[in-house]
Amino acid sequence: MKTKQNTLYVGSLAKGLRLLRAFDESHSELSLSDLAARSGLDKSATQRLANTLYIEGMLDKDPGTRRFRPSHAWLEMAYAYYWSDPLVGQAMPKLINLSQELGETVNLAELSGDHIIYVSRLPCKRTYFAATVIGRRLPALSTSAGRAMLATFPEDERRAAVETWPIKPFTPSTTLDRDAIRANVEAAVHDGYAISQGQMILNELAVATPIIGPEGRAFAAVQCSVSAHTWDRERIVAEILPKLQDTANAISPSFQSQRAL
Amino acid sequence: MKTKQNTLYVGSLAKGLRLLRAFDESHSELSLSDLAARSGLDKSATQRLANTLYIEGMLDKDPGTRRFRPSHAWLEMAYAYYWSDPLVGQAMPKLINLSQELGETVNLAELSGDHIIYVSRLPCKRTYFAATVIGRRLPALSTSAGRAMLATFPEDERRAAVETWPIKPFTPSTTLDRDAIRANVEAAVHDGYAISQGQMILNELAVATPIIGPEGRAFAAVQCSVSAHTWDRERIVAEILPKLQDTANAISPSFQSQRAL
DNA sequence: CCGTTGGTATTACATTATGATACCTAGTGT
DNA sequence: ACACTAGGTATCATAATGTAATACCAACGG
Repeated sequence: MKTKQNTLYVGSLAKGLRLLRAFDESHSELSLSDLAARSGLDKSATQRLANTLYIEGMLDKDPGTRRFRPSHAWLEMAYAYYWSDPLVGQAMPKLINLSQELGETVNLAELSGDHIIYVSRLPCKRTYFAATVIGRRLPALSTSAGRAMLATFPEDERRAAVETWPIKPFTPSTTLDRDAIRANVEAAVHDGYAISQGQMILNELAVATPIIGPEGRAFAAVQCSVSAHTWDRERIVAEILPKLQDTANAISPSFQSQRAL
Repeated sequence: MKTKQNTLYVGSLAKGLRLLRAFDESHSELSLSDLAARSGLDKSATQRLANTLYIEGMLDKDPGTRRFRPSHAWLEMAYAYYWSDPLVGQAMPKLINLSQELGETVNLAELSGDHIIYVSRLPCKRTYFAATVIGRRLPALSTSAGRAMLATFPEDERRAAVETWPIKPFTPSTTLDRDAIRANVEAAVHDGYAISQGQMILNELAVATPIIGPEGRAFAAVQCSVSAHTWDRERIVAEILPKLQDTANAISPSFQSQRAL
């Protein structure tokens, strides 16, 4: 198998990464054969590579079950990431303030291709686990944060994105109709913020305001999610939105005249 | 160079990991030559491996400066890690409650060899950046969390650890005297919690209570850090400690009769 | 007890990674 | 403008390295 006929491409390394990527939210503990199956590598290769990752401390191995698991090194990588991302350092103190003022869950999301990724999360209320954990990647079109960002793009790009970016149903009420998404995005163009409902989980309301980077394009967003049982759109706009916008606006200036991420 | 004369060890993969590890809090953006220097690999190897990591999306490359940076994939790895760690899922909702009740920063730390690593952080007050970011690894002896955990170990292990585990000065007031550390640990044995002051940053007070695993050994701790300007030990014990202990005790049961991490 | 499944170890082979070298581009100082 | 340097990119002959087949071993289940 040749992923690339390129002398600047080290296949063994790439294969090792395949193994790392075999772990996800529904595959958190894998045996050697699981790894082989999920990575598409043969038994021998899997054995050698997994063993290497183990020796190097990238995988933990349960001595009883002999199954592999992500090691603490995976968290250290997140730590290193944070220092390299100029946004987080700027934003963190302001996000903390915001979450304390609102008493509701506040998130920081970045655009990552046609997805968003949660970079920082400050949960205030009990929610489902996935909503409390950083690093979650979601289709941009299905999130208020993604739509708020998209709304800062020129019209043709917006159109193209709404047509082509991926969507995936998470709840029965996830919007799969691209026209509806377009409407939501265009509303965000007008309003400067996006609200979405029940996209990732039922009875969840989310508001997001964009963080504007160079050339007026958003590359991140501040987002707040609340329960639809205790909140409605009107109250969100009245009580949450102003502070959310202040926060996003306070973060943006540092990135106005800087190079893209 | 042979790191191991072992056919189950894939050198190229290990070298690739060296490159990843070249990034840390003070080296967040590295050029090709930086990478070569920090990883100890020659120019060619660095070139090939870095290029592979770039193609595979593990590194971002600034088109202007040609410097490499950790990509969003590093955060996704943290996400995968979280699903594999049985502790976090159990603890998260309880930690959120705790942080809301206290209105102060709450952390969850795990033991990682002779260090602790922050697995979850819920900042409530403005602090320095490093205190808000998960994945930070610190010498166990220099943290209240580490000492609280150590205090659950049998006496001979405690002694050995206090003698041999690494210490490093972070502030002028970081305790470097192992006798003083032993005293603190032994106090924690008696009290069931540990308090430390100014270890990582000046004017910081930290309390920690252990999360007990199988065989009565702690493998994690709940920790709370507050400013010494507004708090003293007495008030901490009176107002913070009870709730902290409740939280740790509420988390522990699920791990009493389970295999070690 | 035997068959199956999954993990571990060994080996002969050639594919693959290697590292020296040469090339190219951008920045610096005179 | 020039030469000079530093840093990034590309090429290639060589053998070292990773490969995949196979055999071995332990645990589990009927």
